[in-house]
Formats: sequence, C-alpha cells, structure tokens
Amino acid sequence: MILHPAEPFDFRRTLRFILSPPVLANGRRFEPLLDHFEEGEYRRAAEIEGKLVIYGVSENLSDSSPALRVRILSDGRDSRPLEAVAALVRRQLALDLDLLPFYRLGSSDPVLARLAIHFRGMRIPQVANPYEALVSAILEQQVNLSFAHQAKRALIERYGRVTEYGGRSYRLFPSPEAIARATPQELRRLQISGPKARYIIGISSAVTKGDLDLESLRTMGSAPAIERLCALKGVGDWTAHYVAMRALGHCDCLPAADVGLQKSVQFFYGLRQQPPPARVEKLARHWTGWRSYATFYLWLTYWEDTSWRLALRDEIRRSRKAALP
DNA sequence: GTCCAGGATGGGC
DNA sequence: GCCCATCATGGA
Repeated sequence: MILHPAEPFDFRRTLRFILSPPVLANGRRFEPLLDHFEEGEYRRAAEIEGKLVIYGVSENLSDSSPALRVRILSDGRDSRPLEAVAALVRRQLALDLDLLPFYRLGSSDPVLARLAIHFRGMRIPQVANPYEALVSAILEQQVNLSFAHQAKRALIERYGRVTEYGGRSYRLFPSPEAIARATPQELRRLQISGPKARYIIGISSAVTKGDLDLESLRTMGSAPAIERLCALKGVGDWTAHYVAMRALGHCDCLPAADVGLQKSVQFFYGLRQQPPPARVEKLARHWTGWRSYATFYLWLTYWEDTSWRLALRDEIRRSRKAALP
C-alpha cells in the first residue's frame, strides 16, 4: 500500500530519532529496542486485532512526490491488518500534518527560522501507543538516559511478547495486563526503583480495569489531556507534556521545566543562565500552536556535533545583528 | 567523594 | 503555598 505524506516530509530524518539515538558520553549508542531498519526498510512488530504482525515502511523512490510503501512481512494473506497498519504508520510518522505553518513562525523568531531549515520535513515520531510512552517516560524521570534505557530493555525482555522474522527478534512493548500482574519486588529486580515500580503497576492496572483510557486522550484538547495524566500517581508536569507530544499527537505542548529544553534555549537565545520555566514560557510565545515542535527541534540540536551547534549559534547571532536598525 | 541526570511524591513548616 | 529528603544508578 502506498501512502502520501503531506509535504515537506523527510523520511530519513524522521526515522533518525527512532533508529539512531544519540551517542552516549561513554561512546556507546542506545540500540533501538523495538524498531529495526533492514534492507532500506523500517520494520517493527505490532499487535493488530489480536494478531502479532511485522510491518515494513520504505520510501517509494519511483514516485516523484514523497511516497511511502507499507507492507506486512509476516502473515500477509489477510488484507484487513494492512489497513490497520497503514493507519498506525500514518499516525506514527504524522503523515497528515502540514508543517508549513510551523515553519512560517520563523519569520518572528530567528532561532526557529534556522531550525526549520535544518530539520525541514522532520516530524515528531509518535510512540506507537500512549501506554508505552507513559511507562517509558516514568522510567526516564530523573535518572540518566543510559540507565533508563537499560531498565526499559529489561522490562521489555521480561514482560513483552517476541516473534522471529528473518533470523531477527521483534518484540512488542509489554501489555498493561502483563505489567499489572507483576509485583513491585519483581520490577525492583530490573533496577526500577520502588516508587516507580508502584506507579507503573498502578497505571497498568488502571488501564486493564478500564479506569484509564489513554487512547481517548488523543482526541481531547491538550490541556485536559495533560490534566488527566497529571492526576495519575507518578505523573507530573514533565511526564504529561512528554506523553502528549510524543504519543498523543498534540503539537502545542511546552515542557517548560525540561532541563534539555532549558539548556538549548539558553544556548541559542544567548542567555547568561539557564532559564526558569516562566522565562521559557515567555520566550515560547512566538511558538504558539507549535510549541511541541519547537521543543523537539531544540532537543535534537544536541544530537548534532558540538561544532555544528556553535556554528548555528553564530549564524543566529549574525542574523540578529543584521536585523537591528 | 560529590554532583547531576529529560522528576515526582509526601512530609514538615 | 514553599523547601527538603527520598528514590536508584552511572558517569563526569
């Protein structure tokens, strides 16, 4: 099946966030846990209508406008799953989103203007399901990302389903049911802290019992969705904003208390010290409607090498000076 | 050894 | 309301 993304769309750049996460300080890389790239094709397992399928997404280069080919690599005789997979891919890669209004904000903000050029066509890749995003975000609270990644991998390997394709293992993120059955002691063995273990199990059982419908948060406005998330034990402002922008498709969320965002804002806007949340919110007034995207692009500048960041900052400074009367 | 990581909670005041 | 200890581990 062929899908046509809204232009501009950059497949490689959008996948880059999923497939080649940053080099850690110790020189290692996170290896992706659930996502794969083989033979020019992005591949991942998903549970569709109770069946575990592996799907693949690749660029259809024969087409003149950007086009993606979506197919099912396993269990492909039934056509119904393909429709569901296509819907998943549309959401995962935000194919229907028109980024041009975001890029036009660059006219009132020189930082955004440069980022829009560099990251043109890149979407915020959406985590396949909000539950996965929420649990991952809790694991990532406070601790360094390398440690969080380790805990997440242990959780997936212990509680997630797995299937084989082409000699490679494809895993699913654990279901809420599987985690709801676990005890805090079991999660402690995976180096997850006691409080975090209780939060994750609590959320999982709320989902299992039907008390918490994370999918419904997608169609809600972002403010009520964030409020609903913050009502959960273990979920604060940062986690709620993160889930909203990474999994619920909300484009105007600003995690103003995020350390990475604050550092990036300090660097590119030339502030003497790291800005407190109120200062970030004030600066972000130019980003209205697209604050998730501005945040995401600012985060990603850390993935480029330091000399690139310095060069970009100088360029922004020069453009500011040139704009002075 | 100390401090900080893509935080959140519950206690004391 | 604000301030603080606590949680877990690893890297600088």
